[in-house]
Amino acid sequence: MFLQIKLTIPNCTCLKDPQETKLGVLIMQNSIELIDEIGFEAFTFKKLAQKINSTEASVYRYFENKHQLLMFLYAWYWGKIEYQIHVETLHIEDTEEKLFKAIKMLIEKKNSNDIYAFVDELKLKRIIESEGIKSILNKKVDDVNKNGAFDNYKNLVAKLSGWLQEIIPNYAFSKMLITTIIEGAHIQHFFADHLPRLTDKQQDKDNVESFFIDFLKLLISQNINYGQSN
Amino acid sequence: MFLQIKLTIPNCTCLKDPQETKLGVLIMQNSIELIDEIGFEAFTFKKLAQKINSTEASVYRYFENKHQLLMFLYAWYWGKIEYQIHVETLHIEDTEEKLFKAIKMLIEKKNSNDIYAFVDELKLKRIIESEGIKSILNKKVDDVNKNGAFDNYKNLVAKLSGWLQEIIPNYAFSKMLITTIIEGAHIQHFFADHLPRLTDKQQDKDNVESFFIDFLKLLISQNINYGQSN
DNA sequence: CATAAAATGATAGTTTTACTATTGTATACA
DNA sequence: TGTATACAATAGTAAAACTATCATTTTATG
Repeated sequence: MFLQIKLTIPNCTCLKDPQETKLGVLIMQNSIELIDEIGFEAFTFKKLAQKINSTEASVYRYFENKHQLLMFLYAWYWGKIEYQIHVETLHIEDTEEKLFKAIKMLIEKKNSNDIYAFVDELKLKRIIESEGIKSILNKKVDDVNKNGAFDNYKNLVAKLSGWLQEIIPNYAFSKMLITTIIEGAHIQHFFADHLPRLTDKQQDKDNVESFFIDFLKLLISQNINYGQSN
Repeated sequence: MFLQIKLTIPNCTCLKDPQETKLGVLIMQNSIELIDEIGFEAFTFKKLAQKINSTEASVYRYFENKHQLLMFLYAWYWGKIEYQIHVETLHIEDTEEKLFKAIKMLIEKKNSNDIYAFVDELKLKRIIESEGIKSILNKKVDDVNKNGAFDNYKNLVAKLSGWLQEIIPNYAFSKMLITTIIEGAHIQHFFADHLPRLTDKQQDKDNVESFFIDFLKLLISQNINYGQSN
């Protein structure tokens, strides 16, 4: 209706797909704006409804509560970035090169090739970095997980760890490595902005990318050498 | 009063130090119990007060709100584990050995040498793993950080990254590596328990420790070799 | 042991959040 | 033209997140 490409979203992350309607798209756009501005804790459906000249009751037709909305944005983000990675690595032959391209896209703050201009991608990425993990870290995780809430994220991790397996077939921790890089990059970006003494921030440079790329290169070179010497 | 050793806690993480009084200790013990049981979102001062046969108003004399209580537990945990690491590495000469000992203590689920039996250390560790990061990831982080709320965590990171600097003097990312291991271990443990497809869980084995220890060993060997060959 | 100070309990109240229910109106679509 | 769907408007409830006051108990101290 409003999007070039509509993403598949686990249906337990919403009561009604907001991508389908005008109000739904307004909810998506403005919840991203508002959560980025005031933070998830201070965010309420009442404030959101006021922002878009609608009512609480209308928002509740799309989402059971704000936590479900966050899970939706989370799933939507991972669906989107997986698609972007798919497109931007299609032409690459070498698996290692594919993997590095994908990792860089995940770490960099702004994706260059944004196909979903109807939401502010920079703000969404900032939300995923600082609020995203809250959609997982709670007591209801097992219930929603059963219903597939995190499938988009899992698919991406499966794809990238599959590539890593191709590069280092005998490596036992490929999923841990991928999730450590993804989650680590989020936390390190947050630390760099707010708690620089917990990180190695340098001016005018995104150390986070250098750190994780170096990390991955070291691992690959070591394991390939190891494989050769056996 | 009740503790063998009283920990220094940033005073912005409480209104009155709960370590000093009987009720305060009850609040510490039972908030850990209750948060572990029902999760931080469902946790309220009313429920806590009922559990200890006290009143909401009394709890509010120690903490402004539940978020401040979480920050207190966070600071207390890092103070405690830094002390434990201090004690258990005192007798070790070799810096590399010290570092590995510390990392293992941070990653393992239950610390063997528990000097603070008055709180359930296993439950506290589980809270730090699954709720701890929420004390950082919010819009008030800059304010409380100015007042030293996270100093205990920072001190620990400074200590370990200092050791790493001794081992690999020219390594540029020592703090990032330490925080990546600490935060990574928390998330990986949570994933192993709830979202195993995001990790490389194996039965009857804590892969998380193997993963990070292997990685650290690789990094050190690589950099030492590199230093030698130059 | 007496007494002041501190800590806690008991009670009551306010504001905000997090919802639910109902009814009327506009829009789409068939 | 009728019918379903979507949304707005309004109202209401229960719980959460506090704040205030005053009585009572505990503790420190001289």
